[in-house]
Amino acid sequence: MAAGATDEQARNAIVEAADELFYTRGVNSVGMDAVRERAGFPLKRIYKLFPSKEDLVIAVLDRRSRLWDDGITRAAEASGDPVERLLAVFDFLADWFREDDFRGCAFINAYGELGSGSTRVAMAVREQKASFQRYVADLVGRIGGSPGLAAQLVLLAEGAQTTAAISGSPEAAGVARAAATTLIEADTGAPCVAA
Amino acid sequence: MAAGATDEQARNAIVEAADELFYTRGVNSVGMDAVRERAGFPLKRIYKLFPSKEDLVIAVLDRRSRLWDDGITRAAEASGDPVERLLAVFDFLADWFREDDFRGCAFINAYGELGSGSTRVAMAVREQKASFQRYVADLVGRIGGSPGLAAQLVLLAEGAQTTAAISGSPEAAGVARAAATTLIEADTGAPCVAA
DNA sequence: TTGCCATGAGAACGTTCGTTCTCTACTATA
DNA sequence: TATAGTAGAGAACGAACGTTCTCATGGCAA
Repeated sequence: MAAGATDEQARNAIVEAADELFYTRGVNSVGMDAVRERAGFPLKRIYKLFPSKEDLVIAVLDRRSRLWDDGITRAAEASGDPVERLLAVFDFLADWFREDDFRGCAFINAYGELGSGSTRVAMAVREQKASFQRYVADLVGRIGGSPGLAAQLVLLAEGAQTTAAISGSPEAAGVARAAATTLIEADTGAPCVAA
Repeated sequence: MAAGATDEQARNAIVEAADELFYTRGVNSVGMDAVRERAGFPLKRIYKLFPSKEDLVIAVLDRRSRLWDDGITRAAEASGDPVERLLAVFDFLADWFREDDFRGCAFINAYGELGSGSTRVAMAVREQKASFQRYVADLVGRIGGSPGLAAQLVLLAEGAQTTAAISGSPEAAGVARAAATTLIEADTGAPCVAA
């Protein structure tokens, strides 16, 4: 993998390796040497592509952002019904929570660990959360819901992530989905499709 | 403060100093020397009372747990109406979010940063969250709500904490309270008292 | 007073970290 | 073939960490 790899290949491999390590053990607990070992590229190459550890963290968060957007978009596209598309967010969470290495929202974790010391990390996390809020607000708008409903659904999704992480159980996704159904019905006045 | 203080006084001062530092900058970013400087006790004294940094972190979390329980109980006692007592959780959050140094839930932050490397920290965080769930479930039981409602309200509270921390705005508390009102009405069938 | 244990202030230890440097090997152009 | 530039492997650096040790000071029992 290491020898003869293009810069783009090396970039991807390094970011993916760092992501796995950072997400599993926390950023501060992972040395650059561990990243080097897992990625299979020498430190020199890593530092040429990412001048500092902070740059690598930002790249990891950017990758997570894209994966999140892709995953949630794909889950939404599975259904044609607008309300189901909105609720698909919680089905996506349910699948995620069941993964063996699920350890909560990487952005929330990064913010708690590094947000106070790194403006760039704080901004990246804020932007990801704002992007998710815009996504939900858009879906809510399509079903004629109020802006307040979108904010409420976002809280449920965020709470489900931390609760699932700490409790170690995926059931928070179902709880959030049920609450979302109630809130949507109350806001739009129309009963949701029977599951 | 340092000279001639009893062990209990020293304990409290050290835990309080560590709490402020850990909460503001993250645990790993704060050296024991910073705790010593802020608390005003020599390292020797600190290490006699807390044999390791992990012990100090646990003590900080225990203190936070007590403060949380006290604060939320006091907020609930301000009203006699059972539903208002339940909603008081979100008023308590609103006050907290408006504090200058609010930086999210210390337990969630600690779990993200240390949970994977310290079983004791992970257990302390889990216990605090379980305790909060029992508290909410108890209040929900008093108004004749279903157990599922309690779980839903907890998600709102958790989501509000992370959202308020990351967005830097306290408005998540109001959003969560509004959602909670809707969920309570839907679950119990009785309209909440007009605010 | 004399000896003794606890205390305070801070130096010191060993480790780990992020980052840089050294040295060898190779590839590619003339 | 000769040579310049780059890549790889890993040592090395300075700083910071958690933790322990040194040593001077001071109260207290005999």
